[in-house]
Amino acid sequence: MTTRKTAAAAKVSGARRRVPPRRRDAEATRARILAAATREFARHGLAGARGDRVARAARSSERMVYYYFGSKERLFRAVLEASYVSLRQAERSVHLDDLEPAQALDEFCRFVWRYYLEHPEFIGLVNTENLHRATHLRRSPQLTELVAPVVGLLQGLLERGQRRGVFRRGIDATELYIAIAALGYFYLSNSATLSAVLGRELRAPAHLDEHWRASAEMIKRFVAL
Amino acid sequence: MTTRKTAAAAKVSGARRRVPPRRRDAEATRARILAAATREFARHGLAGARGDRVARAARSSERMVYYYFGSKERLFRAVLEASYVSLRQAERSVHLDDLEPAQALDEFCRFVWRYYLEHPEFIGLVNTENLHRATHLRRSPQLTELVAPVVGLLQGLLERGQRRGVFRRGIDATELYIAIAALGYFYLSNSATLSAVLGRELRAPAHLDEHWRASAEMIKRFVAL
Amino acid sequence: MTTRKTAAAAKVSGARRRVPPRRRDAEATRARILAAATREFARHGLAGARGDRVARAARSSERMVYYYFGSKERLFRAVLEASYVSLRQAERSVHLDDLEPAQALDEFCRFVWRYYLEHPEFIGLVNTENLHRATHLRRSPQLTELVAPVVGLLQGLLERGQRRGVFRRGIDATELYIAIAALGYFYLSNSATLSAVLGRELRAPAHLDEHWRASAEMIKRFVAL
Amino acid sequence: MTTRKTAAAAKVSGARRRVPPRRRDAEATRARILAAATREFARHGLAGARGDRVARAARSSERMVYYYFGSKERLFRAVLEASYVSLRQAERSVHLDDLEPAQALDEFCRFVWRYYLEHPEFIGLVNTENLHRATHLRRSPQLTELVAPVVGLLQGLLERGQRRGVFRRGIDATELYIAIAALGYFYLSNSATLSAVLGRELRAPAHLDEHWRASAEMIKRFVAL
DNA sequence: CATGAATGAGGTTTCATTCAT
DNA sequence: GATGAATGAAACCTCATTCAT
Repeated sequence: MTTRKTAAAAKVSGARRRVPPRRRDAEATRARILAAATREFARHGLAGARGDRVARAARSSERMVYYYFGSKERLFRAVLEASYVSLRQAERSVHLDDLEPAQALDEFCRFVWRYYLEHPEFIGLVNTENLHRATHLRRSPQLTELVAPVVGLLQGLLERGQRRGVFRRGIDATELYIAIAALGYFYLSNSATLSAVLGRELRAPAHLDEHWRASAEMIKRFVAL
Repeated sequence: MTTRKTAAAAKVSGARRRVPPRRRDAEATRARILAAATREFARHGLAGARGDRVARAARSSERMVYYYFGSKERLFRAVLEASYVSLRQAERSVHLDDLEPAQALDEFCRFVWRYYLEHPEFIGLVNTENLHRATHLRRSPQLTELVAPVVGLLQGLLERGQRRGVFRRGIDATELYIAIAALGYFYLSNSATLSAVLGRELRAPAHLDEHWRASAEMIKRFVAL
Repeated sequence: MTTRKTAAAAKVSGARRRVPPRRRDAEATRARILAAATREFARHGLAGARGDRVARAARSSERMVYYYFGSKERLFRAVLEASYVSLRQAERSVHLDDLEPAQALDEFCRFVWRYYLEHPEFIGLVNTENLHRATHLRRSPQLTELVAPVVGLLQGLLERGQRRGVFRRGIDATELYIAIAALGYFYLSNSATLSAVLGRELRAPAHLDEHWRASAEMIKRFVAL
Repeated sequence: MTTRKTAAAAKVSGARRRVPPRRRDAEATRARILAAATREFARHGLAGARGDRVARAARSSERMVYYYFGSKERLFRAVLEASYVSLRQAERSVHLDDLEPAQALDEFCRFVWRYYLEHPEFIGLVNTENLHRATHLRRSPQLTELVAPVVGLLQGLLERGQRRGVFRRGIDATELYIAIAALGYFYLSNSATLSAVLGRELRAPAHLDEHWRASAEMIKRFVAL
């Protein structure tokens, strides 16, 4: 199990000329570690994540992980923060103002679904953070940056649709957001157990597509008059 | 060293017979361990679960855990199986045949929501099992017992509603089941991170209730003509 | 590899006065662990060996044993390999070409006997490895290095003697080697039980000497015309 | 169990002796355990032997092992004693007096070789006991029964041969016995490591036979004039 | 800045054995 | 007499982390 066996062997290859401390390298190393840790935490959770796997995947050393991030938990927090920041960035790129309300909502649903589909590590990390009752998220000094401004977007969209008479009134934007997220997130997060228990391969393209259509239909009907 | 300090308690109270952990009751010991392990795995995941905590919570010893379950992983599998069996048992108690289709569907949604609400450990276990890509579930010899027969129930319900002209056609029962599950499960499973990020205390009774109503409405509209 | 003659070598190199285990000398630490493990496995076998005893004897920690060797079994393999390598090295120091065939053979027998006598740990390790049906030896990537080239030496010796008309023909070099080894190895390996059962203290110098003489005589007569 | 009735009946009927139900069963169980333990200790050594494997192989329970033998060490002693007793019994069946001295010696060698060949467990047990420096053998109250009377046999044979002028004088019977044993025992005990290291499959019938012939020849030449 | 060496603490698991009926 | 339940102690091994250059 231990890779450390090679510890002594490394000495042999001693030439390894004095690495010039190029700051680029430092940034790059840090980034590689963060990326590797993201995958590791997403795949194995916080307790199941292994420092040596992170180090190996980052083509660095365990020592460097501590050098840059201090502790496992701080590394996890960094990973989590970076993941939420990425999500917020992606959300910022969604522009719904130019579209018809109904179409804009459909677009938004599509964006959420796509994001989850293309970022399985996000789902893994968020599940892990929920296992820990969001302690890392709440302790994060960056918390405000991680807060979803997207509900405001939806709120605006709802109002626009209501004014135009295409959406009904009395819909809570937060609830709408949760519903959109739930339909996509749950399907993908739980695809393994659901596939086993429902006897249907949920990850098969056809079923992914079917689910997307059903979800979009559900949201559309939810806001309809 | 006996973990059972009840001996002392008995002395103090002068009681003739000691009651709770009957020293030689295999079934009871096993059950206590399983119950304790269920909570431990649900709270901390597979990797994060600790054998000594399970032992203490079960008023038994770590040794006994291995006596009855052999390994941490086998214990987890036993816990998972028992949890799914419990769910199936609960599902069997739901009788929808005597109700109007619309009301029956509402009843079913309520059952699912209640089950998740009252069995947070089930959500924790299922999330953990998904982290492990359902390996334990798939390896379980009892797998067939764990399979959801509930989709069949929904299928019947849908057909009944369609015949009566209260449900629209073209709805996939599996998709309907997933949607119902998703709306409840995601809300509760992710309440910690969502609360932090949306700035709303999702576990507050008022919001729980609001979510239930919104979910029921969504399902109702989904099947409506 | 310096494991060979550890005890002797340490003595010779002059009272190594209170070596404060140099805190950061990887090679030295590794070597101390290997030496300690050699004694431990030789004395107690693989299953009977204890990690903490190895650590203590090596003035190191159990943790370090795993740091350098990964597992008990890998440690055993390292020990076994080092022991065979030491034997091969010693064999390489035997030069028989300058001697008369009969005398050379006698010299070789003496070497073998002496080696077993002075390396009781080798006998212990080899017995343990035989208990395990040579699984570690066969799995060793170094296996070829461990293979005895000594049979070739004997083969040459036999041919030389035959040409000179002092050894008879039809003697298999491998069988000759086994016989020489058997007479020494068995006596020393089994001295404890044999002493108990034959009522003779086989380890007494007089008897050791007597056995050496009888063995040499037997080999001499075996190859004689 | 109906056997219990017999016990009760016996008591009632005046109970001459404490007759355990059917002595056969108790005896048989004990014997099965002893046989299973013999294999287990021979295969895995004392430290490596596992109580549950013994129990399973004996189609009994671990509890019964303790019931009959008290402890692992006592079980080992019982196994060792029984094995030596068996050897002595076998030795008693060898009759050499009617044969020519040279032929008798050959016969004896054959017996020893055969015994080792057909009783691999004996070799395993004796090696284990040597690892433990014969502590169990020496502590055995039966020790005298285990002592080899076979040296006396050889001594007589040597004298007979010497009187007839077919064996040389000055041969120590104990040394002769050890040599005979060594040649067979070592070959079989070390066949695994030797095969790996010599590159010859020592257990192949042809090589077994070759070894037997070489050994017999060696002994014959050793005693020859 | 970077890294090989080191480690305390604690994790899971196994072992031989005893308890209590 | 026989057996299922139970267990203390310690085994092997891993983990996250720090030391010392």
